[in-house]
Amino acid sequence: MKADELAEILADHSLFADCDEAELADLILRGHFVQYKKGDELIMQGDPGNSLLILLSGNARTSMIASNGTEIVLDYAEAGQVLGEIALLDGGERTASVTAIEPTSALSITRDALEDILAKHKNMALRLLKVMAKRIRSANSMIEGDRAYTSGPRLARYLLRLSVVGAEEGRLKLDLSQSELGNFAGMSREHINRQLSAWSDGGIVAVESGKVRILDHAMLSHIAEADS
Amino acid sequence: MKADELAEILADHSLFADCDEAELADLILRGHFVQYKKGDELIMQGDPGNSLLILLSGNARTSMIASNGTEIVLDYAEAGQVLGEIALLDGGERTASVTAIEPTSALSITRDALEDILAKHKNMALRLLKVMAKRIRSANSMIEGDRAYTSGPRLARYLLRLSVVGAEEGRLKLDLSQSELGNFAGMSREHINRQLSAWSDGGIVAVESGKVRILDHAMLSHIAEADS
DNA sequence: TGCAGAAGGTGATTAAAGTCACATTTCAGC
DNA sequence: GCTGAAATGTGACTTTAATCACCTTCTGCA
Repeated sequence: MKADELAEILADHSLFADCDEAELADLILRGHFVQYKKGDELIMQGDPGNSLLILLSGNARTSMIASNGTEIVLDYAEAGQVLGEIALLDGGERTASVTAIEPTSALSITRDALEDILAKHKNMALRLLKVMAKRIRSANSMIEGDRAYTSGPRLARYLLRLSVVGAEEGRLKLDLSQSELGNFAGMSREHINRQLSAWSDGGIVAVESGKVRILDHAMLSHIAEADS
Repeated sequence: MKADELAEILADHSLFADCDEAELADLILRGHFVQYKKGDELIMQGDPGNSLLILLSGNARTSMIASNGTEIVLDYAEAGQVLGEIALLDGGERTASVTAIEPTSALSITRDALEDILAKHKNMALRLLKVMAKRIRSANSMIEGDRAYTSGPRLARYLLRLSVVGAEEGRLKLDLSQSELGNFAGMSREHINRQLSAWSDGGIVAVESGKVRILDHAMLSHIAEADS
């Protein structure tokens, strides 16, 4: 892989978008290219965490299994995103698993490599700090949603989170099954179904062949802000 | 303030415990000593975040108000803890407020100062990364608790989290009112009261003059692991 | 093209916890 | 010690969403 290819991949939304030539070159030099097919686990909960991944293509789901078996989807990651920093940095176990939901490739960076890169390029540390700040914000917003809102507004929030910004026809970034949506928004499959049906009747979303499409973005945002 | 005083304060559990002389000296030189009385806000939700705090003494509550008014207590901080890194690092607004729950002092470090310190001492960046990794783990475990457990096990977890390790008589680190415990564990004051009464009858905790004491630590841990 | 298994749809029931209302206790400050 | 405010205790009721049970509809693929 060449530096400009990597640069192009990271160019979009990634916090690594502003890496300079030398940084990119080192990432490539010290990183290890890995490929996964749909369903593969990029990271497994409970494992020791000795490397970090930068997603290059594909999509992956970050989820954890609580000790009572409940599956909790924490996030979906796309190209440019960093995964697995936590365990790498604090030396603990992997808190969550990351599973490819389509063919996926990534750059894997070991602890030693990362330490070298951090030592050599001081902007990398700042970038990583920002990645983590973002993750904490996202976790806090998840907690806020779980604690303060009932299922309706909560589902609305998660749908909005999955919605593409320059939304072509309100299509979502990912076509999730209703069970998966449930694991993401923290509600039962049945309840998701009922909520979606209700919104579908109200013209807020369309559910066609399993795929959800947001019709009335403004209304959904309004629901997401609702007092309950 | 002298470097060895700071060193002593940070010695205990802080991730800054292993700072060397030069690092401590710079923290003191570039930091600004601040004092708060009970009830003061060290950090206010919604403000721009241009500094970070290292708690030197006292205790503080990190909480956020959701857009519908619900108060969510995210954590309690004690000496040695870092507060307010997120907004400082990503340049966004303060996600949460931090309120002194007793007279409290801290070292305040501006963005410029932090950047200088990070540039000068590379270990500081790693330390900060670890602080944040820890925070993400804690947020994830909060999400896990909220999603996967019913109120009983959840309250048990929060009580355990508040319990002192070398527990003298099972006393908690902080004496929280039942409403505060509710805001922390995500349940209503009334429900906290009922749960505590039930456990008190069962000899698991003692509730004496408002203060909770853990009598049967093992049992409480067992409840915290329960399937529901 | 037919079949198995996954995904979606829907009613009835149940369980968990919030809310409301009010009594009682505790406690800090005068 | 008195007093008002805050904190606690408790019963009755309501709400929300999970669970259960079952049926229907897709969809991939042999």
